[in-house]
Amino acid sequence: MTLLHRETTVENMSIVSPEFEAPKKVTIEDVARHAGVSVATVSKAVNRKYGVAKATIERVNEAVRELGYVPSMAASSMRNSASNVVGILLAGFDPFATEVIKGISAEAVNKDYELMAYSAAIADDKTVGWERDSLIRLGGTILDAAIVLTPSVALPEVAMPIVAIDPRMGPGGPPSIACDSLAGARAATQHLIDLGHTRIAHIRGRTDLTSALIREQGYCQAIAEAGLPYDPSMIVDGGYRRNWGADATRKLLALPEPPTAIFAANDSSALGVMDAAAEMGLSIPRDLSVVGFDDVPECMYATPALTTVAQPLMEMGAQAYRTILSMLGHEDVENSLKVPAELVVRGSTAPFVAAA
Amino acid sequence: MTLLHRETTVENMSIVSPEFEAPKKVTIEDVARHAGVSVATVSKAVNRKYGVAKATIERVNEAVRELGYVPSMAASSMRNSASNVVGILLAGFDPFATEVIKGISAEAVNKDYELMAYSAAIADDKTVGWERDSLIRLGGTILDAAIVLTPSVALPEVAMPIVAIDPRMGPGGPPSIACDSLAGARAATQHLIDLGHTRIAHIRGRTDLTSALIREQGYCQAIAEAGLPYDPSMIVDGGYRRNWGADATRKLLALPEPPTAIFAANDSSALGVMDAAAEMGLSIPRDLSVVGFDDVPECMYATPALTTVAQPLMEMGAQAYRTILSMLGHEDVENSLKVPAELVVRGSTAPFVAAA
DNA sequence: AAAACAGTTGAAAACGTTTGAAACTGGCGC
DNA sequence: GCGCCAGTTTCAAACGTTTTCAACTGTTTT
Repeated sequence: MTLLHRETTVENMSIVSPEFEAPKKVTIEDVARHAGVSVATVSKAVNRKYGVAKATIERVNEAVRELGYVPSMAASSMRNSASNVVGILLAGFDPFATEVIKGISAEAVNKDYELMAYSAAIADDKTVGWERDSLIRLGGTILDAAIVLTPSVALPEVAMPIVAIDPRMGPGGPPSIACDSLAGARAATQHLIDLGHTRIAHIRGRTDLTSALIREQGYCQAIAEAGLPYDPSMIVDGGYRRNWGADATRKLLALPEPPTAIFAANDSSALGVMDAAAEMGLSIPRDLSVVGFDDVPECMYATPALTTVAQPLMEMGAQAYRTILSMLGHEDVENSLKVPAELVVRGSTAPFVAAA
Repeated sequence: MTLLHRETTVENMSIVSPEFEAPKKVTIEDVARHAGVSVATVSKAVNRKYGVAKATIERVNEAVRELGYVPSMAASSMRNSASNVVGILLAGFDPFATEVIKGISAEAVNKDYELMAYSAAIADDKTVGWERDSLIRLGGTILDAAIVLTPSVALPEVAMPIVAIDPRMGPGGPPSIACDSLAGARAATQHLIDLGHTRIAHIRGRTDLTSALIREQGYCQAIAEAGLPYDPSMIVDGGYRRNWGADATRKLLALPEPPTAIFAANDSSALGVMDAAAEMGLSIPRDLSVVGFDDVPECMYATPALTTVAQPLMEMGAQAYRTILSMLGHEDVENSLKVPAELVVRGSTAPFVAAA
């Protein structure tokens, strides 16, 4: 069972392969000729339509197998103007997106539509509005519908159903799924207040997303209702990004009166807070309490585990898929669906103790 | 600047939207009619072909803008049997894939081909061979070429260029890019040996991937060459997955003579080792040294930072894209390209000290 | 004035598929 | 023999493009 004596090594793999030449593409016509029937019959046979004799189907299938025929998606989707593919558009492969996708996939199994995750594969940030371009380009041709994750721009009117998850605010726009960010943010802030903290900072999210604005709003409300003073220097940008969160933290902790607790608008930036704290020799939660938002799996792996506001990400994905299906079936759908958010207390928050 | 007095709340967004109805699709014919020219002229105008008068181009562009015309990808790619899209097929959105994609995107900017990342969006593991199905389905119709990440099955012969990153071993198959796993694994194991460890365990990777087998081979070689005894119980499966890695670790540490160092076949399972160690109250690297493989960004965020073997993931992605371009240009390409792997020593490894 | 020409434009074929309607089978009852 | 039927199969049109080639301009050359 051991590999100690394995003969094959990686060394002998470096051979130059001949120039690539495409195997000739086999069309429905080839199959028809090979099976001795018309193309129409082949089409009906492979699409399991009624009105084809058992024996014929058998013969066609054999020809298909023998020739390795695969229907051209382009051709068939052109003919029916339907591709039976639902696209998932995402900006990046972050944990948030991954969780949502898991939820969508779970819901989509055994349904009539194939699923495709699509990213413009943009490395840098200079290409804004790629969702709009992609949507237009793919819409109605290779996609029958799309679920867009955290779109940064107003989505265009396209000839297919669209659902947005955590969308940019604005009038009109597609149906959307979002969690109750206001209640969640208030609960997070209140949790820190209950622990006795009075200097509580907030690290903002992506300011182009409604969710981020609402979370900031929730933070402000909780602070105000507790009668704590409002201090603009306690609010800094974090862009939902880990390293931005770390930068923001360094700025906050350099203040003359640094905060003793931080509520970050999402988990990534909260993890950035922990990075920066570790780097500065601060212990969490002894020296600094941190709360995040989203509850991505990473929260559990952090040391200490991150207190956060849990969004039901998988459920949101599933809900988005159900909504898409309704729209494809020409049913009425909720314009905006809100799912609950729930505070999950873990190890990154502790009662305030007077500093050294 | 504060949001304290923001009027808009999330509450007023829940309205039922009317049943979805598709905006009529605008075709090239609509544009032609609107601009008072023929469809042929429109096509030439939008594709910036020679032989169209300046004024006509202007008129067509105006019509295009006015009507919001977008060429149907399906139709045009059917006509020229080329879509100018290179697909990236990946199993999941793990850090490994993300890094490689970054490399591909960086290389692909300003090239003639658009990039698309596809995942079958499968949540569970029961669907093996999805790469094969996707490849066949997409090949030659909406994809001109594909880069496949860690394919688990033999890739089919399809009518387009394919490059595999970290592929399954076997004769034939597409050109592939992989790092020198043998040297990397030997270096990792040797590092632990140099630190004085004698009971060194190995957590295997996905046994369907060549890379995992070669890393195991490298481990075995280093152990043998150091004259250390070969102990089968020191090799357990980890499947390249974090929680499997944790499970494997629990098993290893429950042995009568547990290892004092672990070389995991990739970073995810190495992080799993750290999870399990933390859970059992062991301190890394004092009680247990850990080495991973890949050098995904997470390594830096772990506490302590993970010692690992760095693969040039982005460079591998870039290389894959360059290879694809060569193949599309009908040039000869290397059948198998190997890039170097390099040990990066961080905080998760320390000299062996006799246990308590 | 005819011919050649460069610059534009348009008609039509082709890409591979699906589908509604038409045409072909025997078999049956009249 | 005729009409009718259900069960099959094929014809041909359509989907939205791109591209070849012919046709049409107006201008210049012979």
